[in-house]
Amino acid sequence: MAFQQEAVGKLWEELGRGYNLSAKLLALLSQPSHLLDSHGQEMAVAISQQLSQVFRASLSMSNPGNSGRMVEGRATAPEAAIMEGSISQATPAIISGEEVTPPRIGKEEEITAEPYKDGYKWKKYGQKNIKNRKFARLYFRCMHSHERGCRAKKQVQQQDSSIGSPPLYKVIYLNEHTCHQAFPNVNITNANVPATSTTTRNGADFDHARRHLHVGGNGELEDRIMTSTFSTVIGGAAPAAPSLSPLQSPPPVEASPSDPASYDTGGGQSPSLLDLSMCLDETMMDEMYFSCGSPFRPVEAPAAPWSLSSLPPPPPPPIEASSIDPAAYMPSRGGHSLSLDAMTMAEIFLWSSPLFSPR
DNA sequence: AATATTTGACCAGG
DNA sequence: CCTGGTCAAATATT
Repeated sequence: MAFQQEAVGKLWEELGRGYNLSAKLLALLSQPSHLLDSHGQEMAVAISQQLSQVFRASLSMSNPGNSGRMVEGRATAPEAAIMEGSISQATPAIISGEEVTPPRIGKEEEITAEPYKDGYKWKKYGQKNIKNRKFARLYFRCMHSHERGCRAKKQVQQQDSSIGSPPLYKVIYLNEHTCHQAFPNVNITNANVPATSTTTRNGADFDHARRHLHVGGNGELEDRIMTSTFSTVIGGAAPAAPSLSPLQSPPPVEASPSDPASYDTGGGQSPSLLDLSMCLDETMMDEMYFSCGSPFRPVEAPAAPWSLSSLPPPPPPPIEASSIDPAAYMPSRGGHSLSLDAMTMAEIFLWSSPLFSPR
């Protein structure tokens, strides 16, 4: 059914957002502790909060009973497609307001720290100082507004309250994209940010923070996290869905990665989520992105130095309806240790689980 | 030179 | 008349 495919696509988009946030958080936490100043700590908290919302929204979407909650008439930007779940906490009034009033065609609002990373290319056409606002409002239209007649627009307004760090922006999407061209957004280091217009003259510069966070610089971080995210979903959180079928029949597990050490999983004793996903070769993953509409590429996770001891003990696995036993990938407190990637993603998943009610 | 961005002017709605 | 949204010439960048 088309609607179901759309829902699955939105779920993937939400997970993609989680991927980006995970990458940032991992990069931040991978810094030597003495480099993680209060700014960095605040940012980590903000990112983790967003990540929590992402997983909450993803879990909500993965529940068939919630599928009807997808907002219709929303902007179709990849990130905008999942905004309801993400923003419901931040701006309930906005959401509730739109639900009780006749929906304006293709209008959606979002509070985000990343107003420019939504998978579409935008052209800035104006900037206006708004009364009683410290920061100017920026006006963008779809890059294809002319040659394809796409009427999609967005406005970006830095929140006055976000003068501290990290800055937050209200993004208002107007009109649907009719160009139907999402651009692969492969790089958390700003692949498609519209040049200088993204760093306002007002000094709000999340890109700066992103540069600060960027570690390695070779994309491995993103790839690893994406791989782990995919695997987490496949292994535990995601119900069977038609468009996910390519993932549900991966090559045999015994066809393990040729060199496990090359993506250091911290020991690699038990089968990790990463091991599983590594069965998907690059070609398959490429096909997946485009068939599923995901703008994100898979990557590997770096060895990270942090301790998981401060995290709360995991609740029971929320879902077991999968050909892959999620319990096998849950953090093992007593016995053998789990690979870092699998543990990290499992922890993140479990962290958000109080928001999720097992069926 | 081509393309992208900036920014003051213009316009419409309230 | 004020405000927000858009236009388009000037300027900057590649």
